[in-house]
Amino acid sequence: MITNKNCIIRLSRYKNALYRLQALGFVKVFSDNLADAVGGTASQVRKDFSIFGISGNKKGGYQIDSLLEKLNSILGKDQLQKVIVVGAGHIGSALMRYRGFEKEGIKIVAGFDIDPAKINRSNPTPVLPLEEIKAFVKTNNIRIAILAVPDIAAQQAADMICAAGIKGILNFAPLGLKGAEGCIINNVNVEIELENLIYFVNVTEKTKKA
Amino acid sequence: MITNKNCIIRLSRYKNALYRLQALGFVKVFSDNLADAVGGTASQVRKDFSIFGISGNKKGGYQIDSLLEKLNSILGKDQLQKVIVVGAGHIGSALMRYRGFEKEGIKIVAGFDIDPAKINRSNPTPVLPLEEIKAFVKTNNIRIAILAVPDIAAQQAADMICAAGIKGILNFAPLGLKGAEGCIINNVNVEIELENLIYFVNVTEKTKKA
DNA sequence: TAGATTGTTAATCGATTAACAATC
DNA sequence: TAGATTGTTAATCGATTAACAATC
Repeated sequence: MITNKNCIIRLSRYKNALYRLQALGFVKVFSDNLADAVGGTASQVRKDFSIFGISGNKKGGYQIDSLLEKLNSILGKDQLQKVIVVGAGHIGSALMRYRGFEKEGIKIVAGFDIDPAKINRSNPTPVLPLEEIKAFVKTNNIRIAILAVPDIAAQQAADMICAAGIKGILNFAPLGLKGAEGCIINNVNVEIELENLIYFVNVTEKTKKA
Repeated sequence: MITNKNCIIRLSRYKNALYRLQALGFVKVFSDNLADAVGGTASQVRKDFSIFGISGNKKGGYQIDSLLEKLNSILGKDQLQKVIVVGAGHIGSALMRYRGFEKEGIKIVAGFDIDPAKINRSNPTPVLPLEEIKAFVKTNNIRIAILAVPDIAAQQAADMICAAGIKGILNFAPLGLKGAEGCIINNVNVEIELENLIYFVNVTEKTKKA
């Protein structure tokens, strides 16, 4: 199935919006409700659903609970996702301590660092030496890693992670990484996002003055 | 000028790649060098440049230093960008302690929190009470804020930040925020990025089996 | 039934890529 | 000069939006 990244991101947003609607007591939604909730169009909501064979009821909209089941299944949220963090610096530690992932079925099971001072096996989320990563990934069947090391170490760390058998990396280091064969890399670049925001703020100010 | 977000993100990547090339001793680049460095096409590099009136030398490529000057000017990097962080929890604190922004001309000048226990005026980056934000933004002429508060508080905090005169918000809270008039919001949603990665890893595994 | 909403097809829109004349 | 590279236009590609028949 050919799907683009934006489409899958919209599915995540639909899911999150549906949980909020459900919490408010709603049982069904129409495509235009959902479009409003995520800032899209009704056409696009129905189109996205039709790509994945999700159907509602003509005139009746969509049942929220069954819709959530289908979205969760598509997004792989019907099973707990175990994730490791590589790099136990400020960002890595913050992610390990962040409790919000658990309600999303994502559990950070361990951190890894090259610095012996950062190792801590008795933490709620243990921090282990980098050289144990391959064994850990294998025995615990981990597929996803979050990479949060300094930029200078990022490509090397990524190579090591790929070699350890990880299938997907969420990269926080501020440079685009090349993924090894069979490993997908998703770059989250805070500096570039900030630059982007600054650019559009500047443009808006300039056009306002003009 | 009509520009899309991806195009501006590419400009940031070109800039970063050019610094790396410069550090390696290069003085000029061709469009296909730069394309390789960022994982794009030579056509797109030249197209992006032509949108902003950046021209090189037929047969001679582009001078790296003058190219960097132009890109930096477009991206607003010819002046220091002062940024505040709202929410001094794990993520907010990690961002305040992160030193990588400075070499990019981005300086986090203060944090703000509603929790009195988090206040610390003598920090290298002081953490101030939320109620001081409006005065601080005004006297220091701040335009950009990073929002790193729990989801439940995010929309309210965003409204307050907008009211304080901030023009752009980089939002780390895991839900899409509605920006007030005259305030741009750029959402960075780590959970959704993780979900996205998981989806594509799953799809790849399934198609490999099939 | 009349009105409203889905599901899908066709039209539109915009971004990326290819092609190539200009030219160094 | 011959070869290589830019700058820009045209072609392609893909995603979004609009339209509307089906139907509850």
